Amino acid sequence: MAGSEINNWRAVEGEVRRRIHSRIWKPGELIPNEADLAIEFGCARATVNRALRALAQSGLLDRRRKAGTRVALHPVGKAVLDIPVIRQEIEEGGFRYGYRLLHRATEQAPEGKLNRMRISPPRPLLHVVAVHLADQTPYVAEDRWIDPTVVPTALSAPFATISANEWLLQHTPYTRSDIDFTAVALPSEMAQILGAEPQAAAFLIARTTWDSERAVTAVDLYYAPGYRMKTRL
Amino acid sequence: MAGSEINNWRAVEGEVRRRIHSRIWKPGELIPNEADLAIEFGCARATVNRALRALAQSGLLDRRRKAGTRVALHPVGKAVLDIPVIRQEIEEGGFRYGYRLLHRATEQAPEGKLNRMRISPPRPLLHVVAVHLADQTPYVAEDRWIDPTVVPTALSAPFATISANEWLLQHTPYTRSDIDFTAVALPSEMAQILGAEPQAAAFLIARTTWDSERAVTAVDLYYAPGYRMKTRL
DNA sequence: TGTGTTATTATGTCTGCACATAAAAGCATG
DNA sequence: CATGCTTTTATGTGCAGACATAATAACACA
Repeated sequence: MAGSEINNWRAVEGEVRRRIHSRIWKPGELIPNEADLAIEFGCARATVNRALRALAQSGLLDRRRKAGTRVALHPVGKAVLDIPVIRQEIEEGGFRYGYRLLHRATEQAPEGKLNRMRISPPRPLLHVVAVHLADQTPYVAEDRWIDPTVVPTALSAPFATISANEWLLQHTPYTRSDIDFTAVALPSEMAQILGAEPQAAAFLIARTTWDSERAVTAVDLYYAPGYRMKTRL
Repeated sequence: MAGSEINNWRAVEGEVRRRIHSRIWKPGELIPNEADLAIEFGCARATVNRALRALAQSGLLDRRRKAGTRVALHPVGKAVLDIPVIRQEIEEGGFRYGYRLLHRATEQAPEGKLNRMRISPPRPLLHVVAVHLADQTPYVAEDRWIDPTVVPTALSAPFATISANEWLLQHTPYTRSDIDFTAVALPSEMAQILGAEPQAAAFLIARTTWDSERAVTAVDLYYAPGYRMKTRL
């Protein structure tokens, strides 16, 4: 019995996982409270708490004060997803990363973008179009609008060699962002950049980045057809 | 000074966020160690630890033993993503959830699926095709293969009223799964189910679920064109 | 019977302390 | 000068005990 003691939170997590897995505790069912589990496992309540909290975060348990802890009804819930940081993604795939700036101008943004960035009296924005390459072949096309009133220094930034993405990461304060994942038919302009068929189904990540209440930038990332974003949970 | 004390981990988290945001601590830079921060904030080191751990998990900090804690170079990294649980997703959108079974038979699976499920001597699998409705309109088409040797009871389960998804959640042990997100041109069969144009760009979630080393089921979820999966970070 | 108040209870969090462990930096040795 | 051991240090984790908070359950009263 000595070797099988459960006195660290990972062991507790494992044991709880096992009981859920083996249906000793069934979905929707209430599990014993922290104090009892602590006694059973022979460890401190804080340790049990740590484990249960981790399990709740990964979506396997539902916890509510006073109501207790129960096995989640929908075990498939949350996943920690690595939002692709393009350069990394390409280099991790074993390819040489390349970047090419295709367009850069201050111009009137289409209404859709203005709405997305909640800019109400329309004003000209910095428009950057570029392509990221994996070993010379187009990987993702980037269509970005930047509000120069929020990031004035962007106007003097040369996006020729460094991607706007990386420049912004280094030169703007930390921000929140909204991300949408969709499938779209490739607009002909983007198709041309990617060397793909127009209207082909493309994976699109649309990200809008906020500094408090003001939109810093809105990007559309059109991935070359065939792209898959992978996770496990 | 009394009202602004930082004595709970959320306050610590907030303060650290603020300092990163306002570039007091710049990307890549080392921040003070836990003990010092604890003294500065007037709280226990465990409290600082809790906050920094949370920030590290959300990708804002990089921590390594002995090396210390530094502001992440690529603040845009990880997001906790809610993997859509279809029924919930529909009901949360304010629609009435509906489900219709379209096909259900034990048959030979195409090679692609067998590979995905790592089934080497081909054997017949249970094939279920269904559609999930939001207020009568097709929301997502489900194309699922189940290995009856792993879940024998599935053969006697009537998937007429309850979706295979929910049935499996309730009747299989807890499992891991691989999830891929892609854009595809709608196969004509799925297009018909969804009442959409064939070849239209559709968001596809492909999930393979494992019980240890054996594939329980492989699903393809074809979302009706226009679908957006949203997150923020 | 319905409703508002109170008690109970399970989780949430803080404190202060201790020891474990990984990794960097320094030191010694060949 | 390279290599391997030792020290130092920052994070990781453990414990016991206490109080906070939210939400259910029980109760009393109109």
